[in-house]
Amino acid sequence: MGHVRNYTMGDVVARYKAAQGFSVLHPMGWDAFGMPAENAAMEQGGHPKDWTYGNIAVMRDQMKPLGLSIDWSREFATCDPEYYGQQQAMFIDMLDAGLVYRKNAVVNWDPVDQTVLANEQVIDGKGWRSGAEVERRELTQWFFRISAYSEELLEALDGLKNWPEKVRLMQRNWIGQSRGLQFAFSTIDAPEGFDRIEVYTTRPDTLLGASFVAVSPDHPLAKQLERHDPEVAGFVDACRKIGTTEEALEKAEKRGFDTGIRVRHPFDNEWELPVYIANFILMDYGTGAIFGCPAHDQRDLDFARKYGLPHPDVFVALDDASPVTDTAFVPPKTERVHYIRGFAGEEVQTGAEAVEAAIAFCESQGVGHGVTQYRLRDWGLSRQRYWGCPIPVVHCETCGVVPEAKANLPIRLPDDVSFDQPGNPLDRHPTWTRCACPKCGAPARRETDTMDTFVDSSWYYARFTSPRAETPTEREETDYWMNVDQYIGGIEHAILHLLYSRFFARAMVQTGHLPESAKEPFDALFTQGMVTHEIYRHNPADPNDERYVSYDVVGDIVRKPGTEAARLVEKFHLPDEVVTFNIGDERVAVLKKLVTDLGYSLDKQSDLEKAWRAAEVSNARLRIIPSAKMSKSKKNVVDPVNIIAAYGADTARWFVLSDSPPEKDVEWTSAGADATYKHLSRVWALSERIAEMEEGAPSEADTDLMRAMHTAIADVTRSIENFAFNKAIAELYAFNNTLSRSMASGAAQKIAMRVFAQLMAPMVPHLAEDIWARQGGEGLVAQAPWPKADPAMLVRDTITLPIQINGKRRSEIEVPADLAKEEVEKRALADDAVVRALDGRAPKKLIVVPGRIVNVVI
RNA sequence: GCGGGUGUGGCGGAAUGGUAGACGCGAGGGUCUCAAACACCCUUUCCGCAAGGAGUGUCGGUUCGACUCCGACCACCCGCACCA
Repeated sequence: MGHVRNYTMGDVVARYKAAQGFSVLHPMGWDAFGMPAENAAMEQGGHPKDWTYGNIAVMRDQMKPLGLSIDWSREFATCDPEYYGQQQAMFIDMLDAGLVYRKNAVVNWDPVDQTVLANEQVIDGKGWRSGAEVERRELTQWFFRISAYSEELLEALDGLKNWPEKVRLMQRNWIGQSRGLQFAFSTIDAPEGFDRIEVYTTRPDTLLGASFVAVSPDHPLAKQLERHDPEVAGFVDACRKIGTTEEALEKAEKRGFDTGIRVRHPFDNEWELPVYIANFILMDYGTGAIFGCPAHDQRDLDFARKYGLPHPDVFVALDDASPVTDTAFVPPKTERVHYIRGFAGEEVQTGAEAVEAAIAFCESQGVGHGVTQYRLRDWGLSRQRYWGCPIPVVHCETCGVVPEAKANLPIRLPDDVSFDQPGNPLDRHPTWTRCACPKCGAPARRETDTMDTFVDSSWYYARFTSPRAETPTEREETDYWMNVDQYIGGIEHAILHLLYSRFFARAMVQTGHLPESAKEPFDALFTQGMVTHEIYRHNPADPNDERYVSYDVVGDIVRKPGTEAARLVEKFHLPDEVVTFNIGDERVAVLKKLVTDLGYSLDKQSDLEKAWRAAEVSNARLRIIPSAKMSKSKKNVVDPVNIIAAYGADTARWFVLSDSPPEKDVEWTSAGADATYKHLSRVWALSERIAEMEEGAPSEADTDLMRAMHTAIADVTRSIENFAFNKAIAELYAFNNTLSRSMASGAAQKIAMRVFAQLMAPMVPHLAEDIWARQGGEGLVAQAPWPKADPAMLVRDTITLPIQINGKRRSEIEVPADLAKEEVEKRALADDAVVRALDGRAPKKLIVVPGRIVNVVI
């Protein structure tokens, strides 16, 4: 249903723009690589390819009846070799251009299944299938050098005028530009090769408030110490169990390990600071080492208090010089503060000024240098999985890592793979991995990593402009069509997908696959809300929650849990499989099958209550998890086919557009489709009635109807322009009400009905087409030019002016629209309610906003 | 934890700083009908018989006037780099 909503919105825009005379490219493709296909293969057997193309066929069949104005001749799936082969060609070009490289990076490693896990496959630090404690493991992986574009991606955000401000802000924060000082502490008693520790700080002005130095558990120093000191090894090991996500690190309890190593303060040789290994320091950011200034950073303060370290104040508020105790003093950098341990700049200055002064001072003293850092990390694209685009390189013993010859592309995924054992089937494939080195011809081994699916979705828009080309793109076509004028996607893509696409477009420009003008691929962005639904979870593995235990469900079979099933941590059920009802005040959910197996009806509350009394039903109760984004993995998805089959495409389209604003989430409930269907039936009945009317004689009612019609044109047009489809529909309802009650002549009503059909055509194209034909419209409504509102018809002669007394609406007066302000004041003061409230006194103030409102202040 | 957002009747929601609740759903009442369905008409934020009063998550502020702007808080949602 999420897709139905998304595509219907896009279709409204496509049809509306086409009616305005634009040539519209409205394509369809399938982002088809990824884990779900492999999971299905593992769970149900079969091949990811068959599962994927099968699902595409089903979805295409679901979408076709919706009447979307899609150019199906351009359709493709990202798992088509014709698509991913071109992606491989671009990868090679980007490798040549220095935009791709290899380095070590950590992954989640499941020691039992001997496989790499995605973050979502790690639940509470354990592998989702094996239940084994997940380890962090370093692998050599492929990276896109997105960080080379950090500054460019940041600065270009300002030009994206038609993007939501919140998305630009999120990307800005994600790229995370910061200005700071990088310098080295000299060490005491450190292992060889570590006589200096480089740190990066955004607050060099707090250098005299330093109380410790901390390095990441992945810092070379930590790794060196780990080798010889079992205590360090123990601590570092524990840190590595936390997980790889930033969220996990940030939420974990802040812990440190005193290495015994000391460093000298750069300004004072006698001043020594302890060096800790701390679990909250990221190796990927800055230098992987920091100095802590507890007085002005809450995290540092918590750490200092925990380990009994001092927390000297560096600056205090202008009006409050009390020292820091439990709460760090962290004012905005723009606030002026009083420096009591300053060393550069004025005694009273803003944080930002102090930072610049500190950098200048440190540079003059030869202590480090000012640097601009970015939080944005390079894009790791390696996946140790089968169902993705193979990375087109080979490993040759003599030549090293060599890109494939373009003539050998596409490097196709082998079909003869099995998923009966964990791990990457490519890795253990007997023949596929064998190949010849493209450089020296000697036997070599094919790269078995595949690409992150974000790569697939980072350039498909460009491919749509020439989907069958022998090169990734064709210049003539990209010149004509690019950029994407309107991109519609969920807010969940605000950062990763949209940032990667922006990078990829630039990389394509750099490698000659897109014109310079297309480096920002999406001119306008609309973030539509998600379609949500509650989630039904069976939880046989939770021994503490007996309400949900007792029965295990595998496919259609319901049975007592066995040892085999106990390995399944969670199992979700489709809303279609589940019935919910009330027992007392509590809402419960069980599988429909359990109820019907007992011979009870799903529609009768009394039957459901009877079924509930049976232990095998109430014991197999499902947990209801509050609404969340519809997702296959949580199975909280609704099949649109049923709606279309019962009511037709127009009802489905109208329904997903009405009520909820497009940018907001909408909770899917099946109630309401019926009401939509009734409404559309009434519209058709109205059209029939009008079609049979005599032309009649013009009357004053004709003018009223024409006014209403032009108002409707103006309102609906504006609403569609603003993506306010729910408002456009509300305005269509209002016009429907006016028209159905109008006493205007048949001739006028026929004109109004034809315009009505045009206005509703983007939303309900099929009904609109029928009405258009019935009312004698020429050709297809889909090809009729969009109606224009006559401004003269929108002007009102008299207006109703609300009268407020002390800001509260108390009365209203009817006045000519162009009445002079003085006259409005006079009439307002003569109004009964005003006279009563004034009670003979003069008003303190009288505000008249012409055409808007009158406010009498008493 | 950090970054971003949202919060309005029974429900979905509407409102360039200017009549809070458009439009729809649901509910109630009525007309039509032997009856029902359909259709049509009326009512429907809360308190109050009414006059009137209160009201947009909570508390405070700016303003003649605040759902809208500012500050603090609460709740929920999205993202956090291997879900896509």
